[in-house]
Amino acid sequence: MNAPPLAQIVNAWYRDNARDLPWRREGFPAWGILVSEFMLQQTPVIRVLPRLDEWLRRWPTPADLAAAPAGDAVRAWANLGYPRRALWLHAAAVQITERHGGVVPRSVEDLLRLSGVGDYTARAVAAFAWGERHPVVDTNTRRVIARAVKGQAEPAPPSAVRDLADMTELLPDPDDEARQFNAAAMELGAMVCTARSPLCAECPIAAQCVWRAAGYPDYAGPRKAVQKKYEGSDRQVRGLILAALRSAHEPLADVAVEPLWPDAAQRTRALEGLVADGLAVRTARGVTLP
DNA sequence: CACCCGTGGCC
DNA sequence: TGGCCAAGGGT
Repeated sequence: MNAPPLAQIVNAWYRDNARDLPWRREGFPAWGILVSEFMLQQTPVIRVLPRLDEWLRRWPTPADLAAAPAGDAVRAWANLGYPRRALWLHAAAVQITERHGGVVPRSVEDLLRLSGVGDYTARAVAAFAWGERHPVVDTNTRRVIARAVKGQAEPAPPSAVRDLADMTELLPDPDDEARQFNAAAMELGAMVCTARSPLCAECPIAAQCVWRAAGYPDYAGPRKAVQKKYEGSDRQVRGLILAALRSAHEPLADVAVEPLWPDAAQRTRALEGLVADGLAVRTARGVTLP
């Protein structure tokens, strides 16, 4: 007797084990899905939850956010990290208001034209907010496919074409099952088939897992680029300056920026970078959020 | 394509 | 302690 297809097993597991996350609840608005996807780009779920709730209370529609200064978005972003995402989300809200009558677009094509929306986010919104049939592939899904299907400890570096083709092959025929599998594969990767210490004893597809069957061979493909040290980096200095700007309620004079970092050249470089990115603005009285 | 972009928690 | 990781995207 053949085992059920992978997707069917994972979906059954998902129905019993999925976390109750706000963006999975019935009736959660497309705008809320979009905001959550922005916030979840490289930021853990647990840190997103409170910020998402605040954000949607304050700006319940794209038009509400579009009407606010971009700096308000950057301040509300708080410590989620990568504050350019706040700027992009604000820009996307303006674009949605101007180009789409205030309604989050439904097609991947239109979604991809929004600031800060790439291959993952466009498909996630189309699939999860609008129920469109698309492969949705994030880092969790790529890891699950690498292990369970390809027998590799880690996925190769992301490749949109290959990743989407891999996932398309796994999607079950019924649209609702396909949609659920997109979420279920991500959930499995996030909760069971984790990067560091996968919980194979709890995995619903352990029996089908090619990596497990092969004896958990080490990853042999190209290594991930080593990320540069954060301590002492420009990113750290930008973060310090931006934190000061977020908490300040009037423009920051140069003398207020100086104590944030000892190296003047690096301080200047970081500040110029923030200005160039639109995260900071120079005024006669000092530097502020946009 | 390589590199850049925050922040915090974990082992 | 420090490297790694987290629902990526832009340039």
